[in-house]
Amino acid sequence: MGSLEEAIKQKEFKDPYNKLVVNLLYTHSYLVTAQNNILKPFDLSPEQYNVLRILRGQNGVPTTVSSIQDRMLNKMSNASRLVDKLKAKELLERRECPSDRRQVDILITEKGLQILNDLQVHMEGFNTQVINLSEEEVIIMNDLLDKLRG
Amino acid sequence: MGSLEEAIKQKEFKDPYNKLVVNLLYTHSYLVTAQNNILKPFDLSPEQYNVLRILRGQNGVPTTVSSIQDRMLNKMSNASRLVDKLKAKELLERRECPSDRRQVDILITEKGLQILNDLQVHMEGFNTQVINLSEEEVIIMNDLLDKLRG
DNA sequence: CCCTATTACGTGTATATACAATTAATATCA
DNA sequence: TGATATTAATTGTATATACACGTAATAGGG
Repeated sequence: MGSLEEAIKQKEFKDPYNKLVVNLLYTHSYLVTAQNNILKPFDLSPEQYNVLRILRGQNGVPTTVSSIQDRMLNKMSNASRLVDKLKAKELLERRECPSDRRQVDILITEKGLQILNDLQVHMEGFNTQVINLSEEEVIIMNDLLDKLRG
Repeated sequence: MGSLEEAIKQKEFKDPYNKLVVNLLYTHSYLVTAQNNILKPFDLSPEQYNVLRILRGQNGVPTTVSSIQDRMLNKMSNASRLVDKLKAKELLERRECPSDRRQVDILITEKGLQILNDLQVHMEGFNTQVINLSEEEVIIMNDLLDKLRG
């Protein structure tokens, strides 16, 4: 499972750039699959988990749907529908914003904070387990990824 | 748009490992969005494009649905339904396999090869444009990604 | 040869992505 | 002020992911 070539049964790539695109797509799938395995018992998708963490980061200050959208990892996602799902599970509250009735104030509930808390034990070692790199290598990779996107 | 922190409005991360997970998820979204912009005029999704390239790599030798599945970047994808979509567009053919009637032989059509050929001009510069790194950095990153997955 | 296990493929359902369109509220400015 | 533009959020539709299940064909062992 180590090399990319083996994992997707491809003998060689046109050039290193081509391999890197494929490598990033494949590694993403590897990561999300691992994340899913942890989140599944909690009945959360990775994106729902992401939204909950954004809300927790507000420390009690309400935020809007569009603000959540801006902070999401996938800008093409749909915060409105994700908020709906999380509200159905009572992990967040929606309140009409008094100063601008187009907006909706979103707040994480106690139940939402609790589920994040329960997850923390499982997430604690996740990052270092799923990423088989030294801290130095991780820092190099972060810098390269930031540069990659220009 | 450079730094991850700015892109997702997050001040800091718990540790470099945590940042790397988020960085990979965010960079994936950046890549796929760029890929989509090229593929959209050709009415192909990134996964459909991936399946077509796998078929072209066969050089005329038929392959099966499960073999396509094995080579896909996302192992949890559904090759059966993707093959259906591509057949509807007449970009591939399905033939009952004579030696094993459970299997289906899949072959890319002339039309499928033509669409890949038309795409090549647009994909030519894509990799180097979307990846703002030197070739040395790209090679380092490929090695780190291969190591990351263990 | 038959029974059982396995394999290949397809289907069903829930969730999410991608993108266009709609609606309601607010902002802008002649 | 009143017409127009902009913004916030929702909705609709097509595609894809994640995973369970179903069916038909083949393999393998008694």
